[in-house]
Amino acid sequence: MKLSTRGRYGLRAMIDIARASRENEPVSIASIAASQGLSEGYLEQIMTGLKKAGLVRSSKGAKGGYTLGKSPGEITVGEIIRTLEGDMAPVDCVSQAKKGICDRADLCVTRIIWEEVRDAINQVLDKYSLLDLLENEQKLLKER
Amino acid sequence: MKLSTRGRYGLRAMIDIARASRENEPVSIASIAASQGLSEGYLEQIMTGLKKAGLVRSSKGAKGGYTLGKSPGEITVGEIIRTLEGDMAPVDCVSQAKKGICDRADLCVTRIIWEEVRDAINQVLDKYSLLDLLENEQKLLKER
DNA sequence: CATAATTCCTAGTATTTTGGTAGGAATTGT
DNA sequence: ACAATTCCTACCAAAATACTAGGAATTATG
Repeated sequence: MKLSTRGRYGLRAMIDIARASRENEPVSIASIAASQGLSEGYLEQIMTGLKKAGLVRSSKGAKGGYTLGKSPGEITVGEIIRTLEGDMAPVDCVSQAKKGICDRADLCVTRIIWEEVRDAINQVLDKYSLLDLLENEQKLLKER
Repeated sequence: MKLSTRGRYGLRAMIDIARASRENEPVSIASIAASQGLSEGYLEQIMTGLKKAGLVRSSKGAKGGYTLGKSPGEITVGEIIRTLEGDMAPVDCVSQAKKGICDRADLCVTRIIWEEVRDAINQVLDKYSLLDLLENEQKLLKER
């Protein structure tokens, strides 16, 4: 039950972009990759996913890069993670994408547990927006 | 963020054993594998894990098999799943087993989220005992 | 006491998922 | 014109997962 690097890297990238969103300048893959120590090619694939979901906008060409698709306060960690990792269903039978797989769902006593787990995870993830994270970061910096 | 088959199969096996625990007769790997449609060899490995954790006891030889290590009411889904899947930390830096990996933990704003996720998952899993599941199963059967 | 049924143990292997590379086309600011 | 960028597709390596094989040790039972 580990998150994959897609989700982790993607979230970090989004935080980078959110941080830069004050100046409203696009952030390039190269700069994110450098600041986070990631491979550019791989990060590119992740950004493609985020773009399709509308969480970022992109501008091509020199001085191009990515900007947030909505304001930092409107983008939750949940949206980011679900975009990159799929809905957080611990088993397929409670995944929106793959339901109807189990033939004995009506007699299954574990199903309800997995639904609860899924919902509990999402509830935590949806509680935090990028803005929350930026504010928290400021706090941490001041406390040092 | 999917559970592996170890956790899923193991939980189902434990339910089988719990169901049989009324008669207090050991349940063989062969019979569990048959009833759940699993491979015997693989299930055996899973049972080894459960045994090491004390969740089941085993008796060798003819008429041997597995029995619960504690009463059904004392064994939670959480214990079973954590035994087979490790602590439910979505990232290594909040895993008891592998902490201290991250060098900038003190500045990390995502860490707190992963801790909350981990705790939320465990809270759900620990809420249910095998006894709860058996009782629920009875209810479902009667309602049909 | 022989035998069949079982757990126990170790090693190997196939399959799937994950994480990453490579290379080039299209676009755009300077 | 050209350098910096996103976009796109295909491929590839490593790791994790799910399973298989085979035999040793133990034990109830006829």
